[in-house]
Amino acid sequence: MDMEQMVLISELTQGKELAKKLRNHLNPSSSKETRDSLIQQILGSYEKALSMLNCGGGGASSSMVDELADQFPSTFANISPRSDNSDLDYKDQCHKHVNKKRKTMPQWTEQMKVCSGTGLEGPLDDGYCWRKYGQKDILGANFPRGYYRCTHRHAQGCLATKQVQRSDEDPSIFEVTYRGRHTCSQNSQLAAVAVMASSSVPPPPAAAAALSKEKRNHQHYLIKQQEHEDQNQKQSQEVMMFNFGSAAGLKVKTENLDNREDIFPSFSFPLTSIEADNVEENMFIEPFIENDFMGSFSPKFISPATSESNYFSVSPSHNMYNFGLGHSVHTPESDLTEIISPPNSVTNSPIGEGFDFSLVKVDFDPNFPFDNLEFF
DNA sequence: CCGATTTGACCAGT
DNA sequence: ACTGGTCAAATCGG
Repeated sequence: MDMEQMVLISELTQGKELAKKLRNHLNPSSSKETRDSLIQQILGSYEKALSMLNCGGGGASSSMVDELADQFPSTFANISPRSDNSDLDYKDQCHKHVNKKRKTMPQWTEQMKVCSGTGLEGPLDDGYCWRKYGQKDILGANFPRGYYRCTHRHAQGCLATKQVQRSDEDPSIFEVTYRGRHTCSQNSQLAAVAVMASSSVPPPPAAAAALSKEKRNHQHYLIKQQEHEDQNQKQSQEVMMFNFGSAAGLKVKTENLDNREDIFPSFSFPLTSIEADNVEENMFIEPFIENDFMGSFSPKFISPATSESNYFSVSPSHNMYNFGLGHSVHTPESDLTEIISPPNSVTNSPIGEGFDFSLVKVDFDPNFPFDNLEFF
């Protein structure tokens, strides 16, 4: 099998699996948003496959091959042209490749204002699991810069990274620069929320509250990805303000939006209620978002009034994997940088396994136990 | 024991 | 040579 076929098959199979998921969401209890999201993913996969067939006599572009090789290095190890170069050791190859990718990766910056002492200094996270891989003193900056990559980098080849830089002027502000898109199946966490929303049994309040925050930030993250997809916003600089009450704000500006090649995941969660212009009264918007998403949940589960101090300090993994257990975890942090990206341990939770599979990975593993994935 | 973090070393770009 | 970004061994911690 050559590279082109591999790329094509991965896209087509992903489309197929997404269609399966969609089929499981055809029942009335599934939210329209979930179905729309799946449809969008399916269309994205097939569009990508079709565009490959149309480009240059049907060959996969090198960038696409590179992208997949990045996502599934083990799969491509034997066929990548890079593996022929015996002069370069593994590290060299990685570095060269990383640098090449770096230029084409999407990038945007968010400024997160975190006020301590209000009980809201928890992680203003984006719903993804990050792992710190470095810290560096930056010239002219009073605070070191933290480097984070997606926890699923190795497991699923997700290339998303972020950098967290504490502001000199206002130490309560953290500038978070995201690079690359998430290709990992953490996306399916949102589907899990949707499934939960469609359930007849509401989650315990703590879990609902935790999910509320999680989903909101994840949704915000996806807004930024959606912006990248929108070529009309090329070269634009915009600012969004999220005010979590009066305690914390999240300012977002996008940069470097001219990456045509950046194919954001076809996945895109419906952003029905959020508009960049009217999120200032987030205290009031949040329940609307929540209702949009959580469907039949009572507002008491999601009202900011019910927020405990741990509302903002629950790590995503705990949110997502433990909601069924009816408890949340408070993780007091002293280092604000850590608060932005708390340690995550996406381990062997039974629910986690259900969520944690990669569609394409499954494609290359015929023995994957699909029967256990009735979640979808 | 295993996964996450820390931190000095290494590398590429300028 | 300097700087920012990443690697990877050592360490931490649940």
